[in-house]
Parts: sequence; structure tokens; C-alpha cells
Amino acid sequence: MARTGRPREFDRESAVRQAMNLFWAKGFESTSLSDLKSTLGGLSSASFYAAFGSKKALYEECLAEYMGTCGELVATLRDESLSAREALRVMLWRSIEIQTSRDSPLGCMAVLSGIVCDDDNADVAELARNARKVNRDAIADCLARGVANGELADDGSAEAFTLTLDSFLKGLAVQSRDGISREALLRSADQLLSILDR
Amino acid sequence: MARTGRPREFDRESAVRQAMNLFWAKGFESTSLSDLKSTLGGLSSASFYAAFGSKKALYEECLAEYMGTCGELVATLRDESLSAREALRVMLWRSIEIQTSRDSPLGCMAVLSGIVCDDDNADVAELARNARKVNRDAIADCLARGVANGELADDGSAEAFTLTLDSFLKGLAVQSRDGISREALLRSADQLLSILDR
DNA sequence: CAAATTCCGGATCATTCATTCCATAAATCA
DNA sequence: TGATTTATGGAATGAATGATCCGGAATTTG
Repeated sequence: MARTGRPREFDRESAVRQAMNLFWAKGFESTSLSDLKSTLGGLSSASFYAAFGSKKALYEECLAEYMGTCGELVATLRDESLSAREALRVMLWRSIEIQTSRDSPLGCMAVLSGIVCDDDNADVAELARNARKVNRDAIADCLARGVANGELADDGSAEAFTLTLDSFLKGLAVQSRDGISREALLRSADQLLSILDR
Repeated sequence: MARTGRPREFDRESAVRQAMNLFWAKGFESTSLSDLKSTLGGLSSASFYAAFGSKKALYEECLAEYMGTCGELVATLRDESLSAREALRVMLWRSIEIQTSRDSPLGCMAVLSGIVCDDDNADVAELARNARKVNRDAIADCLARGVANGELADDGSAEAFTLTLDSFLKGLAVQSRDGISREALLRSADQLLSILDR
């Protein structure tokens, strides 16, 4: 079912991925339209707005792309073939691997690209906040599963450990940006999980 | 030794404190000159530049003010009247108290105000990065002191725990911004310190 | 007093920002 | 073919950005 009209001269999907990397690296506000236009192959303003609507709309798409790919942690946490502890460990390792990879910007897009914003961009900050909440809730669910299983002690510490893990996870975004090595962060992650052993 | 010339019509010290709160709340780039000028009592551009030099210079002053007051954690960590564990606990509690206080912006200025920047402001990001490093190094020193004391096990885990604690600490900035309660974060902090008990 | 010094109000600067508009180009549909 | 639809190139929009400049006001010094 070929679309009518003049065909687009660039690949929209890969453009979104490139834009995602820009927003990830520089944040929403520091990424300017001219940054975007030149990175996405030197397209014109008209092409940009026709394809994406606005800078905010593109950011929303990029954040969704991020959460579905590089920032995807929920699937691991919900994987019932893994014990809760294993799932948490895989999740942490996977996150550290991506956050410290040299093939993409350092740190976590959901943390870095939308925490601090101008009042005009409060909606952007909220998008990022919702993205962060998704992971926090998934951690809580994973721990609840472990408690229900009998795998983890039912001593009421799960809520606290959710925040402990999630705060650590978010702190990783800062550490990665500050140049802390992957190996050092992995050792920390394993040490953190030792709280579950007692 | 009274200075010659027309006296300044505003209190420079309190202006720096107000600017600090602005940068803390909105970050360096989202805080505009007109934000600053109106918040600091509606002063003119001439007065602003005469008093502070530039936006960056004022930010540097504000960050130093922050690190010397609200963000001050080093003194606690170096307090030899406390055990290493006590010092770490007081440090975490103090940080959580400030980061979740309603009397000042949520979270940590060193984390939130200067992680993500435009290329033009790379020097601002570096100022913030250096400020973050100060605390990380102080945590490492505190743990080293505990090991040297015999208070903590000399099993080589101190480096990892430095990062575990520091990542958690930096993650608190995000959690505070996301509205997580002080009490929940305090419980997490205590749970995290339980790693030292074994 | 006058000279020197510092500060202030307000206009102004060149840039950059995100966005819109218009004429034209390239495709499909009838 | 001609009508319709969509995309492109490039100019233009108004608002906001950080910073500078000038004339005058307020103060100390001599």
C-alpha cells in the first residue's frame, strides 16, 4: 500500500535512533534544533517538522525508543525463568554494560536527559520521570515475586531494598558520566546484592 | 577600611545564596540571566556583571557556597571522633535530610546542576564533576580509616563499597526529585550500611 | 569644594532559539 | 494527462539568550 506524495528522502527510523543518541548525550534542552537537523543528515526545518512534529514530540519518541532498547530492564526483571536474585543481577549487569559502553553515550538517558528543565519543559521532565518510575516499579515487583516464592526473607525489607537498588541504579548514570570504570561498577553491584544473602 | 565609590545597593552574600538556590533548582543552563536578575532583587545587567563577572563565574561561586554549606559532607567523614561506620551513617542521614528538605531545592546541586551541558559549557560540567569527586574521595578516605583502625574488615572490599555508597548517594538526588519520601530513603541508607556488618 | 571611584538604569548588541511559511519538487491516483 | 498528496529548500518569524556600553548618581578622598 504505497503512500501517495513525494517520498521522504531520509530513513525516519534511523533518524530517531540518531536523535536518541543526541538527546541521551546532551539532554533535551542542550540539544538544539540545528544540532538535530545537522546530525540527522542536514535536513531542513520543513522536513523536520513534517516528520516529527516538534522537538518535544521527537524527544518523546526517542525516550520510548530508548526504553524499548538500550534502557530496557523490565523484561529481565519479569523473567520468571530466573530467580529474583538472578534477575536483579542480570538487570544490574546489563544496565552497567550499556551505561559504560563506548558505542553509545555514557549513563542513562532517562536519568540524564530530563531531570533538570526549564519551567516551559516541565512536560519533558515528567516524561523522563515516568520512564524512571517504570524501572522502579519493576524492581519492586521482582522483589515481591522473590518474597512470594519464599526465595527472599519476608521481613518487610523489600520496600527499602527497592529504593536501595533503584538509587544505586540511578547513581550509576552519574558515575558512568564521571568516568568510573565498568569493572569497578560491576564489583559494586555484586557487593550490593550481597545484602540479599543472610 | 571603607571602600571608595558608590556603595552597592544589594547584599552580595545573600544574592549568592539566592542564586545558588536557583542554579540548584533549575541547573546552570536553564537558569537565565533574567531569572537571576529578577530573583536577586531586580538588579540591572550592569550591576550583575559588575558584581559577579559572568553567569559562569557566579555559578562557580554558588557551587563553592553549596559545597561549603548544604552540600558539605567531608567534615563529617573526616571526624575522627566518630567510627567510620558512624561517620558514614551521619553523612548519609545529613545528605538525605538536606536533599529532601522543603526549605531548599530537592536533590543535590552538584549532581543536578551540571551533569548535562552544551559543549560551550563544558567547563561548568567539569566544575560540578570536581565537586562530586571531592565527596567520593572523602568516602574512600573514611573507609580506609576504618580499615586501618581495624574497625572494618581488610578484605579489599573498600573500593567497591566506596562506589556502592557514592552511587547510592548520587542516586538520592534523582529519587529526591522524583518525590520519594525522606523516611523511605533513610531506611534504604541504613539497610545499605548493613553491608558493613558481617 | 573638586577629583576620583564605584554603581545603577536602561538601551543596545549580535546570536541563537524553536517554529512557520511559501514556492517547488516528486511521487501516486483517476 | 491533470489532480492530489507529501516532502524539500530556504527564507523569515518573534522571542529570548548572555553580554556590553553610556550617561548619570552616590559615595570617599584630598
